[in-house]
Amino acid sequence: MGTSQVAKAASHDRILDIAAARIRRDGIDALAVADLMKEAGLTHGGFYRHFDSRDHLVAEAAQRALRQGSEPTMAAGQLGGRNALAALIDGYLSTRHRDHPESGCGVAGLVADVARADGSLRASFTRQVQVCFDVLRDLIDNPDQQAGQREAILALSALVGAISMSRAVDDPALSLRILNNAAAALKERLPK
Amino acid sequence: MGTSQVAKAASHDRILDIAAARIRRDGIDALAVADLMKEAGLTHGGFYRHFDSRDHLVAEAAQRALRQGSEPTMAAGQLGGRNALAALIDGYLSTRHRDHPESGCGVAGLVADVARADGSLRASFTRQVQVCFDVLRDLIDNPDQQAGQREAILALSALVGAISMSRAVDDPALSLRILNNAAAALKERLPK
DNA sequence: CCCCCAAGAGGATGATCGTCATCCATATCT
DNA sequence: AGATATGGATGACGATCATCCTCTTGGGGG
Repeated sequence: MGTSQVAKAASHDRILDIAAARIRRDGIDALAVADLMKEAGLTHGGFYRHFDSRDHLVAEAAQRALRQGSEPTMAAGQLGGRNALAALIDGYLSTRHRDHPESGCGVAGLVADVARADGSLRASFTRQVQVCFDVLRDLIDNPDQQAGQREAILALSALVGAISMSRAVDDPALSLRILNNAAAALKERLPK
Repeated sequence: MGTSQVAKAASHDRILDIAAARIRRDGIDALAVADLMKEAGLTHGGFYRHFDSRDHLVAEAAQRALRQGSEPTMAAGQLGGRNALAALIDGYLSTRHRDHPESGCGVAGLVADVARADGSLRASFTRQVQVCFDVLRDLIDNPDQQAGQREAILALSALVGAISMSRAVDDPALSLRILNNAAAALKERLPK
């Protein structure tokens, strides 16, 4: 097989992308090195040419998952305005997001695993949560600083809690009701 | 090392209690049979006298965790009234609850694992979520049925999301801010 | 009072997984 | 073109874990 530096960089990137998707969908513990490499079209042997250890990979993959998963949010933040916030809520609490955790919000997908982890993982996660709060506070745009922060924290909490429960629940109707009602309740307080 | 039926029932109960605590704290995957039995004062050998398989134990332990974790909520539901709801929110979003997931809300502790599971686990979880919604709706006591359900769903989503994030975040100050602001924002809308 | 059965002990087994040493093939440099 | 560095392949090793099996022991029914 080829050994050019561009090929290696491509492999490295492919491995990270797949890992970032899988830890969001199946959890960090479920990520097996051999499986990951197979999905990347490689065998398990070459893994340690790319990463010092599984833990190092997980740390990098989690960072990527958090960044990738926040892209739609950041885009909404760039736009600004009430419509942007409503669109953000609807997109976040959509069936498409619910059914595709592998490409979805990393905060929601990783929060449980991060709570049991330590080190750089927690640090990356914390930074991402802060960013989310800031974006939401800007979008909510409440003149009262304190109230704005309260609303931003409530909003992110509700978003994360609602999509998590909608993914766990067995009854499709209930799952939908969670998404739609949480979105409606959140948007209700916006016009203020 | 008696073998009386009462001794067996006591062992069975002890195993289940420990398992219910550990799956909330460390996640379902982290539960190792040998470890569990050792903490129960037994060896791994006798495990299969009590449960058909690890999966069967997990199903029972999750049910117990969900029931145990909802006891404070149910108690608040029995009381009723606005004060009960405020007390429920404050208790749920307290540092004590945050720091003791092993005895805390099973919905928050298991939601990520349940989303990746299937079968009876999901069913138990779904039933518990329904119960929580009903209790919250009664406590919120909004004459408008629709609005009451919206509020209940938003409240549980925010509770679960906030405590999950407060457990995952690295910065103690931010963790506290999440708990306090989410609680304040939720209570703010009550007097209505 | 004694025998039988089940609870529990503890070792064995097979599967999975992270990690590593070694070998091969190829791209790049001289 | 030949030498060399390195990405990737292969297989092995050690640890962990769920599950099964055998043996011991004590309790309860006859």
